Amino acid sequence: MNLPALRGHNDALVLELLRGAGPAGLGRTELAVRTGLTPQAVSKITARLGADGLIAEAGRAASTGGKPRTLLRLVPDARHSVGVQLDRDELRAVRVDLAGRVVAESSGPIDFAAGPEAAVEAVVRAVARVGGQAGPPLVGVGVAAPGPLDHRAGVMGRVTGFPSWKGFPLKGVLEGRLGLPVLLDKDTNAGAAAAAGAWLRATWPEAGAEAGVARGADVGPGAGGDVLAGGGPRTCVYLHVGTGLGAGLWLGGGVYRGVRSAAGEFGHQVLLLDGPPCRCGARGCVEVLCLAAVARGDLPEAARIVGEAAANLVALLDVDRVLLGGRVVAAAPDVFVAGVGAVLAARALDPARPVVALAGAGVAEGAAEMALAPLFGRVG
Amino acid sequence: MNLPALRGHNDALVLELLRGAGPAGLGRTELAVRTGLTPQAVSKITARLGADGLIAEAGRAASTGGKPRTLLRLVPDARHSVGVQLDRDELRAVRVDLAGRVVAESSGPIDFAAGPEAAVEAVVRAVARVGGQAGPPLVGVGVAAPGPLDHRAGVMGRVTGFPSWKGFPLKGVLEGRLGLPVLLDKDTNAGAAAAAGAWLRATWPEAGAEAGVARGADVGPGAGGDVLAGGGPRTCVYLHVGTGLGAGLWLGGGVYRGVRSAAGEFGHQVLLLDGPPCRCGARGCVEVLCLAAVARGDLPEAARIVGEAAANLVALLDVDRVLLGGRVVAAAPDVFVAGVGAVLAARALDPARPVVALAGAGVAEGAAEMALAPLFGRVG
DNA sequence: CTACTTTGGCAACAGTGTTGCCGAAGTGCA
DNA sequence: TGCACTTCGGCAACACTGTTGCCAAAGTAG
Repeated sequence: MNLPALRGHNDALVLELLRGAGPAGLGRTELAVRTGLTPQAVSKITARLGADGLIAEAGRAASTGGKPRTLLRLVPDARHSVGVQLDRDELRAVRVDLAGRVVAESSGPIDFAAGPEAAVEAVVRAVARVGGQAGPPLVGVGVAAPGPLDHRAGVMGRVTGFPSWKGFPLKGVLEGRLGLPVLLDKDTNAGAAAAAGAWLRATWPEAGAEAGVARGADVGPGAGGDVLAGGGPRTCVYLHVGTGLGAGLWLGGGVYRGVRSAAGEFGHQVLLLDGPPCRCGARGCVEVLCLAAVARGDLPEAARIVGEAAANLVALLDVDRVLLGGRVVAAAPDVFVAGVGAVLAARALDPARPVVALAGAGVAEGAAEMALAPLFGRVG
Repeated sequence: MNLPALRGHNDALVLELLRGAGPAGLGRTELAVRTGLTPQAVSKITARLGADGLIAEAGRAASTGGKPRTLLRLVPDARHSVGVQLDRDELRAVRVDLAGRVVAESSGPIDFAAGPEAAVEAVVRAVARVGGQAGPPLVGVGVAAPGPLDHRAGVMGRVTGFPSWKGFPLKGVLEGRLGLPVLLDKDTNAGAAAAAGAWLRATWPEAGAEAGVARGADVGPGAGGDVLAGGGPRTCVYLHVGTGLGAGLWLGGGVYRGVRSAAGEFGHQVLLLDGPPCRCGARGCVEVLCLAAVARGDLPEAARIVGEAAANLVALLDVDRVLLGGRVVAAAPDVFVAGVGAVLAARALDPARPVVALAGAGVAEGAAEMALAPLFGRVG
C-alpha cells in the first residue's frame, strides 16, 4: 500500500464512521478515538473531506466540561450512485444518496430473451432516467443480475433458458457506454448488501425529511456507528425464494462470493438425505422440497423447510440476521417470517438467536449500496 | 491506519510473497510488480527486512537480457512460533519455523478434568520443552482447544463434561506466564489453518534439508506465491470427525470465526429432515447420522453422510479444498477420502470439483501457523 | 568492442501522520 | 464577577513514508 492508498483508506474510515453516525454527526475527538488516528490527523482529513463537500459541520454537542465539540456529519447529497436490478422480466433502477436513501427510481418491463445488447440499451436508458438530470456526481452503477456470473471479470454466466447471455461482458460494455465504474453481481448478493445496509440507513431519516435535525443534540459516546464498535460488523444472510432459492452472504463486513463468485448456492443444499430427486441431479435439495410444498399450497411447510436450511446456515456461519425476500415470500410474508423464526428459535444453540425479518430494501437498492461501498472502504 | 501500520503492512506483504516463493526466492522487481509498490520502495523494505535477519539474498536468477536479478528469500530460522493442541486427554506442542515446518515437538497425556490451572502448568512446561532452548525468538504461541470459546477475548466456553473450564481466561493467564503473545482458538479452526498453510509449506523442502538450494535457479514469473496470484487465496474447509463433528472454515485468506467465534458448527447441520433425534435437540443432524453409522461399523455410509454435508458446504461457500481429520477418519482414511470424494464429484455443479484429502498437518501445527500469521499480514 | 537492456542504489522530493505548543470556548467554584 | 480548570482544535516544525530523476553495475546481442 502506498501513500495515496493510505490517504484513501483513512478518508474512507472517517466517512464510514460518519455515515454510521447519521445526521447527528460525530466530533473530531470521537473520530480520532474510533479510527485510532491522532486528533491532528483527523483534523487534516476532515478538512480535506469538507473541502470536497463530502462532510459538513452540524452544530455542536453539549460540553463535557470544556469547549464543546464541533459535530461533523456526512452530506448525503454530495454524491449519488445508481443501482439496477436486471431481472428476467423487469428492470428496476434506483438512485441513492450517500446514506443509501432512494432519491429517484424507475422501473419497467424488459425482455431478457431479447439478448444482452437490448438489455444494455434498457439499462443505459434507465440510468439516464434516474441519474441523468442535474445533480451530484455519480460514483458508480451497480447491476444485479440473476444466475451465475463472474463478479471479478464482470461477465455473465449461463442463465437458465437464456443461452445468448452466457459469456457476455456486461460490466465492460456498460462502463464503455456510461463512462462510470460499473459493478456486476448476483441479485442475491445485492439482496444481502441491501440487508446489511439497512441498519446503516436506519440512522438516517427518510430522504427529504431532514429539516432542522441535530442542532445541539446530546450525542453520547456510544451513539451511532456500530460499524467499528465492539464485535465488528454483523453477519447477515439474505434468502431469496422465487423461481429458485438463493442466498446472499454478508460475512465479515462484505459480501462473500467465494473464489469463483459461486458462493451462495442455497437451493441445492441437501436437507433430506435420499429425498425426492431435484433437477440439479441430487436428491432432497431445499429447492425441490420447498417448491413442492409451495406447489401444493402448504406455505407453512415451505417456511419450515427454508427455516431448517436457514438454521443450518446460522449454525455454520454464526449469523446475526436472516432476511427473507423473493416472490414466494412476498406472497405470504408473515407465514415465512414466523415459520423461519420458529425453526431458528427451536434450533438456536445460543440464547441470542438471530433476527428474522422481511427484506425491507430491494435488490436494486443493494446494487446501489455496493456501488457506494468503495467510498466507505469496503471491498464490496 | 498510520505510518508505522503502513510500514508493517508493506513489510508483511513482502514477507508473505517471499514465503510463498519458497527457498528459490524472488527478485526485487518481481516483488515490486506483485505488491504494486515502486522498485525503490521495495529496495527500502527489503533492506530493512534484511537488517532484521528476516530475509537474505539467495543467488541470482538467469538474465532476461540485462543485469540478472538478485533473488531474495525468507530466512525460516529468523523467528519461530509454538503451537499447542490442548485436547481432552493429550497435549501436543510443536515449534515451527517461518516456513511453517516443524523443528521440535513434544506430546504427552493431560487430564483435562484436573482443571484449567493444571493445564496452564502443562502448557507452560510443553512450551518450555519445545521452545525453551537457545534459538530464534518466538513470535507467539497458538493454543487450540476444544469446544466453544471466545477467540477475541481468549476465554474458554462450556466444554462438555468439564464445567470448571467455563469462563477461564486462558489467553490472558498464559500471556502472563509466558511473556509472549498468545492466541486461543478452536481446534477445528487450527485444523483449517494447518490445511491452508499446507500449500504454502509445500514450496519449502523438509526442515534441515536445504543444503545448497536455489543457486542460480531459473525462476519464471509464475513460480511460487499463489497468494496474490489471480483468484486470490484459496478457500478451504477442514472437517473433523471425532467424538463430535466440527468444521474449520478458511475463507478469503483467513479463518472465518463469525462474530461470536461460534462459526463452524458442522455437526448439527440437519441433513435428514425429521430424522433421528440428536442430543442437540434437533432431528437428523449430521452428527447423529454419522456417529450412528460409525457405531454399527458402516464406515462407507458414515463417509457418504459426511460427504453430503461437505457437498452442502462446498456449494454454499465455493470451496476449493476439503481436508478430513479426526480420530474416526484416521482409523480408516481411505474409506473417508474416497467416500467424501465420490459424493462431491457426484454433486459438483462445476466441473472443477474441489480436492479432497486427508489433513496432512495436525491441529498443533495449525495453531503455530496462526501464531505466525500476523507476521505475514493475515489477521488469523 | 559497442550498443542495448535490466537491475538497483543514491539523493532530492512530495505527502503522510505526529509532536509540541497555544488560543478559543466552554464549566465550576469562590 | 473573576479566576482556575477542562476540552477542543488549529499552527508550525518534525519524522517518516513511498516517489521521482538520475546513474553506475552487470549482463546480452550484434
